[in-house]
Amino acid sequence: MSSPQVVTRFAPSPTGYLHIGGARTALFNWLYARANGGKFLLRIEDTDRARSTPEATAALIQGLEWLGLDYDGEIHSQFARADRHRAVANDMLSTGHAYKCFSTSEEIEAYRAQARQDNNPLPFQSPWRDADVDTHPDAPFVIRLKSPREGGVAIKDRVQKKVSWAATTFDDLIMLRSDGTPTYMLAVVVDDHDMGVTHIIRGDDHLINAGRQSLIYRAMGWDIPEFAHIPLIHGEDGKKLSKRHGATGVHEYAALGYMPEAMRNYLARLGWSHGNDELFTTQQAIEWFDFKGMGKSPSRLDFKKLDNVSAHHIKTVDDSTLLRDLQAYASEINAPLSAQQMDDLGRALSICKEKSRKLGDILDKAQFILSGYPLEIDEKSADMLNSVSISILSELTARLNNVTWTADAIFETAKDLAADQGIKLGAIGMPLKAALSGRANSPSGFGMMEVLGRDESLKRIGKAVKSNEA
RNA sequence: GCUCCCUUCGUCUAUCGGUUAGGACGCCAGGUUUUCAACCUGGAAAGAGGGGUUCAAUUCCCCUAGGGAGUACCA
Repeated sequence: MSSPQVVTRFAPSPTGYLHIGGARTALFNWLYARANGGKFLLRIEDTDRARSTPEATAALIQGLEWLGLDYDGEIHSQFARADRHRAVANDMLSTGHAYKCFSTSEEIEAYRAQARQDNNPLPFQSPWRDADVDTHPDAPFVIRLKSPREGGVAIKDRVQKKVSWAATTFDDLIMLRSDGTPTYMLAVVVDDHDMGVTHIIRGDDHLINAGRQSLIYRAMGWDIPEFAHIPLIHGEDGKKLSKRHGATGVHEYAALGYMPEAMRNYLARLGWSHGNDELFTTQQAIEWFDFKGMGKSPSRLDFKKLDNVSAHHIKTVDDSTLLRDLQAYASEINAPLSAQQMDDLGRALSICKEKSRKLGDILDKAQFILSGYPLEIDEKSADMLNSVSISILSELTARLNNVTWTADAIFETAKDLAADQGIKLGAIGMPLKAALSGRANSPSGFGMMEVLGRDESLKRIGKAVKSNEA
């Protein structure tokens, strides 16, 4: 027998940017779908009209795009499906699985206040649950699900295993509000069912919702999908991730200079593992992903580790991808690169990506070729260019006359010079870097010379020599 | 308060009852280097506590403590 095609979905509500936790949830859904040749759907949970905005929807889509998580098919709007949700609620009304409740918010609040006082753990019990329709007043009502009042409710979860609650834990959840709009609880179930979602992978803050929602599935006689509730991400102090922990939105990570590839690696490894593998490609993540490797406890964000993962991907990713990411990053931080600069960057890439952790580090190192001439000499570099080092540079220049212009050859020349004069190589390398880039943070001087070419290199060294003599 | 979930080095984690409890990041020391956030070598660093079950528990069960989540006509 052939098992049905895997369908996962990411269903954020458009009330802000794409949160890093949401991004990870999306990543796992995406990974699972891609691993099983299934579909990864995107649904916007925009039933809360007051809080949903088109800007937020755009930000969500942008965030996913940046992370490289492509969804299949159209974007589904939950709000647009309200008629269908209403129809399902009315269906349940007619089959006796739901009922009209005329209790007002005040009455419900009064019940809850009393229950608190009496230490009564029972949720609101509507007096209308078994009322005769003839007694129904002509007043606003909500439609509630007739939840079981005895026994237990259990769900199977691929991560949390079997979880159960006493039936009395659940109230008769509202499916249709008094203004006739469907609630989230109803809408997710109907949408997930209609969209053919087979695996619901989401944050474990929804765990109890799975119990509630299973009641609706059962009332409708629908198959209950596989659940996988994954633990949430916390800040470095173990508390719920919030603004004070620093970056919480994926766009902030983009602005910080992390590559999507690195983020996917780091996020996947957070709370999930494949043996001792730490550094892997997205392709490997797809091949390895399973629910077995999923932990059950919340994990904390660790920027030091992220940096390390980032450095690794900068080192290993192919140049065309790196260049593309660099270009996107430069635009992100409002310093877009011109075609000429992209070209220069491409030539300098191999020497600039060394020892770089983030995209910004690469751009920093590339300033020697990106920011043009004349150079701005920083303090450290100015100190480096004293009369002693200047004379060394003059000597080096003289020896370079008949040398093939490659980093290696120049390096050899410098080594010979150092040996002849009995000085350390650093005594040449450091002032060389200063003269060529004007900055302390630059690539190897010999590498820069190769990239810059003979004329430009000699011009810069000459300028440094001259200004020191003056 | 009530319900559910969780608990291995500082952090992310491996371990399918028997291990000198492994790896990675970070940290410390030394080395190396155009003296760097690179690289190399070495080091410190963990089973929350208490009961069981078992020949044997980090691993299974219970209790306690701590942490998290939920408790809306939000999603």
